[in-house]
Amino acid sequence: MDISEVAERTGVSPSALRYYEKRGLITSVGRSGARRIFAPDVQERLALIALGQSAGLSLDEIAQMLLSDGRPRVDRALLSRRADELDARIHQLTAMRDGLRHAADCSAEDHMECPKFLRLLGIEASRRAGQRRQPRNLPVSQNEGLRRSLDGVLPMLADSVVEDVPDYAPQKGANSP
Amino acid sequence: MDISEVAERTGVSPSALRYYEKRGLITSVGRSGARRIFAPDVQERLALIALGQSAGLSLDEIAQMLLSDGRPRVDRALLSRRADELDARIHQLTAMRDGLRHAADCSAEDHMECPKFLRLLGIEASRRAGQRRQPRNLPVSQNEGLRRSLDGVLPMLADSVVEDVPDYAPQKGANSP
DNA sequence: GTACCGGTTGAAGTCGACTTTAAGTCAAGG
DNA sequence: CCTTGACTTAAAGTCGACTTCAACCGGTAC
Repeated sequence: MDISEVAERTGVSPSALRYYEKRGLITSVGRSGARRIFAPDVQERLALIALGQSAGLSLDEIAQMLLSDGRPRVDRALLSRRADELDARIHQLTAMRDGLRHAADCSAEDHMECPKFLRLLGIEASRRAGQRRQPRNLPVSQNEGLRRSLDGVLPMLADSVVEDVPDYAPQKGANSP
Repeated sequence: MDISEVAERTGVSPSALRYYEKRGLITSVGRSGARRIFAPDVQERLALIALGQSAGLSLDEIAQMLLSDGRPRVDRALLSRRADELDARIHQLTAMRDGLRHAADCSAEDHMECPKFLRLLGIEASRRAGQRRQPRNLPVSQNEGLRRSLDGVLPMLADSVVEDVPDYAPQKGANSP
């Protein structure tokens, strides 16, 4: 398989494939002239990579697990940590979702007059006040990026909002009946 | 209040404050020499900004809402859209969390032999195959960044995993009555 | 045999939200 | 009056995951 075939079959762009190869995430089995030839199992590897990415892992972290052999050498502790982080994030996002939903529906013309909204703000403001300033030159890794918007921003907010909110209700199509 | 006081009270770094001012998100009420003087209500504004950020809004989007006057001029449609996006993302993350949890605990030495894991991969691989390639020069905005790792990566995965998963179980306070 | 298409390379650019740096300003304290 | 140190500025750097660019190479169809 040449690069464009892999690209077509996996949805990963040629440039990304070259990038991955340079990063050591995938390997081409040879060349035809200057053109890379990939073995079919690169698809599985790419699926693994995509899976890791969607779990919030950086390419470096993924590379760690993919190292040496073809099969994933999973860092269970890391996965477990990530799962916990995801769990926390799910809580936060659930709170945010409900907060947004409320803000969108809230009758108050000016949200600054809505007690619920003010409570969100109040908690937020007091939380940030004087508290731990960010370490300033914290390297903000990619998956940090995935999580960062909430870190150190509403540490308490999620919890405190969660407690007075119906908790996760899928509501896919219609809104509250 | 000078810039460092605002920084201390809000946890927003001075450089970020200057950046926000340049972006038009906040205003200083005057100068003492060259030094900015901020009114106390800038704290409320910063809380609003932090709130928006944690909801996945970009500074530009936040600026839109903060425009002209001091009180939030909320774009309800936008908030509603964001809420829906968050809802979708919560689904995906829930699936990922359970997937990770499984991968971390799974007895199979090699995950490539675990049927559940293979199913994740299989779905992923077939999903990506030949499907819509990303528009290539899609601008990947910040909140795009918030969501991107899952977009176009496991569009189906989340749903298909979700169906055989207990659905979001808060495991904090009490669950659905 | 040669035009052409689709690959190749390294380097530079992109995105957002900041941080860092270098060079300068200035109010307050001794 | 002069030092100090916290502020000021514009410009450049950072982070990760790519994409885009410019210049080039070479198999294949004609």
